[in-house]
Amino acid sequence: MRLLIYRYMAGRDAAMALSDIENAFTKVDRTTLYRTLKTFEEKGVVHQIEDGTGISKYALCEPGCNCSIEQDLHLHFHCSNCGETVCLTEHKIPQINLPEGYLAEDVNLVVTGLCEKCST
Amino acid sequence: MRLLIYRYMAGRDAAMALSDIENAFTKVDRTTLYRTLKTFEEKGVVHQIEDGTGISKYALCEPGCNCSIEQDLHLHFHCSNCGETVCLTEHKIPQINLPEGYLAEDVNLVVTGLCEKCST
DNA sequence: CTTAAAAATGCACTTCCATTGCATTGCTCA
DNA sequence: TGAGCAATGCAATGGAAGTGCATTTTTAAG
Ligand SMILES: [Mn+2]
Ligand SMILES: [Mn+2]
Ligand SMILES: [Zn+2]
Ligand SMILES: [Zn+2]
Repeated sequence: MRLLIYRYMAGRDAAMALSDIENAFTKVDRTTLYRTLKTFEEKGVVHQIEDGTGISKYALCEPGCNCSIEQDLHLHFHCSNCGETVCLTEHKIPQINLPEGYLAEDVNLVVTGLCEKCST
Repeated sequence: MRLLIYRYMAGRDAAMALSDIENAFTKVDRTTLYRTLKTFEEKGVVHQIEDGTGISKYALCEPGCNCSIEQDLHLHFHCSNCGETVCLTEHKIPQINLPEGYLAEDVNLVVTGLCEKCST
């Protein structure tokens, strides 16, 4: 099952909600997907994305990504038209300077707008 | 009621969830708070913050803020220890460059870590 | 002042997604 | 081969957001 889920995710280029995967595999239970994604995340296979919709999305990590150890540095784009959320892995989050006393552990940057498919 | 809610929010320096305000006013219904915050947001009195916890937070807008018209430019900090989310209104979100074809409408930048109270 | 319309509030209900307990099934390896 | 562990499925729970409708309160016209 994990292999099937992994292959499905590898074939998609946008981030997926749990329900997306659920619809692609009518025969598997939500719970299995939920726990599989949790395992994947712990093992650094996928990373969870909070795009502001309130629905967690998941995407495979790039080869060489070590987001299970340190922070995930690339930004995410959420299209307000088609609803898709994509990883812009080439676009790293710039250095943020914080006020005195603040200690950064993780940075999450989400740009909302129109994606390449919807902007024309 | 709106005045009471406004004053309560003005007295706090961290962003608040709906349940936070609910606990501060035991005599008011959740729905009233919900709709009040919605009205405040539409009128540009408060702005909603998605800090990645999945729970919407609200904070008063600064004088001169026009986030009801255009995007809210400052970043937000979420403390992983005390759970508080604060506006860093002096820290503007840097310019983000996107791939060809992408059109930005809004940017949300949340830094997670330890706040000034929790980092010592 | 009286009264009708509009706005605000409260209650109950729904929906949606995340999460967990527990029983069952499947797999691995001694 | 069988015991132990991992994976799966089912059912239930919980939390938060959102909505329909009745009631109360406010506003403003006459
Ligand atoms: Mn990503
Ligand atoms: Mn803010
Ligand atoms: Zn799109
Ligand atoms: Zn803190």
